[in-house]
Amino acid sequence: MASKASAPAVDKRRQILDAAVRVFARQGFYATRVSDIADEAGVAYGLVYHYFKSKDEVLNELFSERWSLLLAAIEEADREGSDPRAKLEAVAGFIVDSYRHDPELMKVIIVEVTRAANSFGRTHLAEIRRAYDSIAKIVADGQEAGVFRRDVDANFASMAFYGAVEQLLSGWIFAVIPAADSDFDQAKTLLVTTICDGLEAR
Amino acid sequence: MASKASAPAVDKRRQILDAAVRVFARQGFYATRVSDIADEAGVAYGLVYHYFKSKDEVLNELFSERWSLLLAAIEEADREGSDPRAKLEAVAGFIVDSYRHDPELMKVIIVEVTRAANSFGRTHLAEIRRAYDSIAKIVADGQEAGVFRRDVDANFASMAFYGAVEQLLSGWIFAVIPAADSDFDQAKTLLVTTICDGLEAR
DNA sequence: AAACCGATTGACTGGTCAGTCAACCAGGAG
DNA sequence: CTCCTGGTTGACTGACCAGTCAATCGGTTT
Repeated sequence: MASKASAPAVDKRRQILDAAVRVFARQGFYATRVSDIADEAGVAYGLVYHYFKSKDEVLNELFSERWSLLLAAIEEADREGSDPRAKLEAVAGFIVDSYRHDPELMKVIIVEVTRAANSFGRTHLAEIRRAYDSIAKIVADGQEAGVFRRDVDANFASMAFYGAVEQLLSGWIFAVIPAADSDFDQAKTLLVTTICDGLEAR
Repeated sequence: MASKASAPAVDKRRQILDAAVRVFARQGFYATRVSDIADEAGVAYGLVYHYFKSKDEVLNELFSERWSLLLAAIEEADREGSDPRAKLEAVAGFIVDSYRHDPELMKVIIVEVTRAANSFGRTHLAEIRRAYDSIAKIVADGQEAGVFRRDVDANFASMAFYGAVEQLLSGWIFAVIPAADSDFDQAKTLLVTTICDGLEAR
C-alpha cells in the first residue's frame, strides 16, 4: 500500500505551478515557453504535459485556484461584516494582503486573466463576474439599510470600487507607486475612505 | 508637382491603422496575424511593412496617437476647469466619450497597452504615468485650495479615480454592464459623485 | 518614348514552439 | 528475480507566421 512516506518526495505538479507563476510574472504568458516553465521547475519538458493538458491549462489552474479563494473571502466578508463599510474594507484587505503575500501570483492573475479581455478574461468571465456581483450585493444591502446613498447604482459602485483596488495593485506591479508594508496597510483604509466618504473636504 | 488631386485616392497608411484597430479589438494583438490586418485593410501583405517597421509599431502608433489626445485633454481640463470637481468630470467625460466615439480603439488601447504590464504597458509606461501625474496634480491643487481632504494622498486618489474609470470601460468592453447612451452620460457624473462625495448617505 | 521612382504586390524563408511519443527508471507485487 | 505500473525524460515534428525581397505597376519628368 502506498504510504504517505513513499509518496514522491516533492509534489511535482505543485512545483510546476509555482514555477509557472514566477515565469509568467517575469515574462508574461505569451512570452513564456513551456520549456521555461520546465526549466524553472527543474523538471523535464514532457512532465508539464503529464500534469497539464496544455500551457493554457496551467494558467487556468493558477487562476481558478486563487479566484475561488477571493470569492470565498468576499462572501465571508459579506456574512461576517458588521456594516457595509467594514465589509468593503475586508474585501479590499483580502486583495491587498493577497498581493502582499504573493505579488507574483496576483500579478499573473490580474495582468493575464482579469484584465485580458481578449484571451483568458473571456474564458473566466463568469468567475470574474461573480466577484463583481458579490461586491454589488454588499453595496445594495448597504443601500437597503440606508447606510449608502441610493442614487449610485450598486453595480456601478461595485465596478468603481473593484477598479480602484485593481488599479492600486497595478500601480504596485508597474512600480509607479511605492509598495512598502506601510503603504499596504494604508491602502486598505484609504480605499474605503475614498469610496465611502469621498474626496471632498467637509 | 504633386497636386492634392493626384495624391493616392485613399491614405493607405490610415487604412491600415484603422483596419488594425478592428482586428486587434476582435482578436487581440497576439492572436492577430499581420495578414489579418492586410486582409481587413484590403491591401497586400507587404504594404503593412512599407508603412510600419513591425507589427508592434502598428500598435505603438495607435496608442501614441490616442494617448497624446488624452494627455492634452487632461491638461486642458486642468487649465480650463473652474474647480477640481469640474476638472475631474471633464477628464472622466473625455475618456467616456472616447469610448463612446470609438469603442474598438479604446478597447485596444486599454486591453493591449494600458493594462498589459508585461508587454506594451512597460514600453509606454512613461506616457501612461504622465496621465496619472496630471490627475494627481488636479487632486493636489484641490487639496491646496481646501476643496479636497488632505488625508488622502493625491497620487493614491489619482490611481483610484483612473482605476474606476478604466474599470467602467472594462465593464462595457466585457459587456458585464449595460452600455447605452444614457449609461455613458450617467457614468460621467456618477463617477465624480462616487469619488468626490462617496457612497455613504449623509 | 525612355528613364525614373515611390507605391504596391505576394511568394518565400528562417526560426520558433506547442505538443507528441517512444524509451527509461524506480519500486512494489508475486 | 521478473513483471508491471506510473512517473519521468527529452528528442523530434508539424504548423505557423513575422519579416524579406524581387518583381510589377502607374504616374512624372525630361
